[in-house]
Amino acid sequence: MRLFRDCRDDVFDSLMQAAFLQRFPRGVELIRESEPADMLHIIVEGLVQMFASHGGRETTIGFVRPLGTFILAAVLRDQVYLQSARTLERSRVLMIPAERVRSAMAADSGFMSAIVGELAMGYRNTVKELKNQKLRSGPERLANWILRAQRFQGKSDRVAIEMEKRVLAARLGMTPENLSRAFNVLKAYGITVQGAEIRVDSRDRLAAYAKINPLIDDFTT
Amino acid sequence: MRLFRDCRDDVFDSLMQAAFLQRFPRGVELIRESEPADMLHIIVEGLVQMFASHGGRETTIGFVRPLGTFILAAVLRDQVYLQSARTLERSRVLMIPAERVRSAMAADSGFMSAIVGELAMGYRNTVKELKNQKLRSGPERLANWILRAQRFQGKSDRVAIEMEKRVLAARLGMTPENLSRAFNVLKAYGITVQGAEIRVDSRDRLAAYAKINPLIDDFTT
DNA sequence: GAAATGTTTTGATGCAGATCAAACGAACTT
DNA sequence: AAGTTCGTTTGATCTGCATCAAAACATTTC
Repeated sequence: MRLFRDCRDDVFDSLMQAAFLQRFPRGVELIRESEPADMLHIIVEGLVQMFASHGGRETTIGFVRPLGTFILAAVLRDQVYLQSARTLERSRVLMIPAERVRSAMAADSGFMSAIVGELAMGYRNTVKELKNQKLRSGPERLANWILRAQRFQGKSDRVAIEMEKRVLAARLGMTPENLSRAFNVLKAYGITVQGAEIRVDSRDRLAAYAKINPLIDDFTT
Repeated sequence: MRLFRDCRDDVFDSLMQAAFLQRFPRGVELIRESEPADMLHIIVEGLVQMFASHGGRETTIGFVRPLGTFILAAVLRDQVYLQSARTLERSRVLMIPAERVRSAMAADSGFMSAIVGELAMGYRNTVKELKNQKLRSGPERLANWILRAQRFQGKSDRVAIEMEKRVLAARLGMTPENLSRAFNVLKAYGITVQGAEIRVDSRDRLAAYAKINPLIDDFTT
């Protein structure tokens, strides 16, 4: 994976020696906000939801899929987590003790350089997500999600929803009820849903409504 | 400043040689989203607003005051800015060519280490701001802002609003109209406003309403 | 295959905050 | 000092989204 590509062999070995790979069923809380960041987690398989709570409310901050990591910033600062994480599917997770990550970074500037890249990218993705949330309506976010999923899955006019709709709703920052209504709004732009399958009649019509913006939608840049 | 504290002397000199310090009046756009990140900006004096636009709407992402920087992540990734910046006061800004920052980082691991710290901190602050926005109501955000300002300014029961209320409204993610109404809500908790001065009758009563949360409110950790 | 459990959809209602409009107030101009 | 400009406050209304409730579907369990 990218984070370790420029890692010196001995440093990599030291990290892996202290690391352990564990399987978790669906619905397990892997980390909890306010706890000290003792491990860097790397998702090898599955899907993890990052979220935060306050005063009885909860908000989804993002999702991590292979080979993403969490929470690098907390590990590097040797601070508490600001977010919690739970598995949404059966997952395999590689865990590296935080102290090892910090000493590996101090010992290997190739690794540190990769960390800078990973941090900067994660930071930028968070800013994009913030813009997505604050500058778009619910149906607009859904339209952009469909377009992205379509691009990702291939050019067919059928798009599969590869997660429960309640999870998709959380990802898009809305309730399941409003996701359902958002699909109804998009009917007017040639979208029909049948169970877990979306049909896109006209990509252009949907794209016009969605107002695609690379400064929000292009990930990993 | 912290970012350069562990910087090697020759690397620091090289950075400063290429840098230039410039004054700007209030209301100047320093950078614009979608443009290539050609400079790292360091605010030496004044106040800068970070914001983003899309489809005729605009949202404030944060503020930078001395000695804060922007936008490190874009400079390091050699990508376009995702945010725009404008001065809210007369400001002095130190600008360093992006290429120099990247090569300084490659040459000096002390500097790279400081960059990691700065990036991680900025990232965490953004997550905190996101939680502040999504998990609290407008009046709650205002209450927490008052408590923070009070702690920062000293323990008097008077708190000065050191910016226009329209700016404060943007910082709190609301319209000026709603800021005014939020102050009215807080009357019930012992808050009175007179022009740019806030009086806090009972810190405890306000704090109970505000539901202070270190995972949202403690900055720089 | 019937029951039980969980998910999605639909409908009705409520609320926080945005928007629009106008009044008010403070600071600056001449 | 009167007038202009700009920021703030107040009131009325609108809107998007959440919430609550219940029906419609799907999936799992026995």
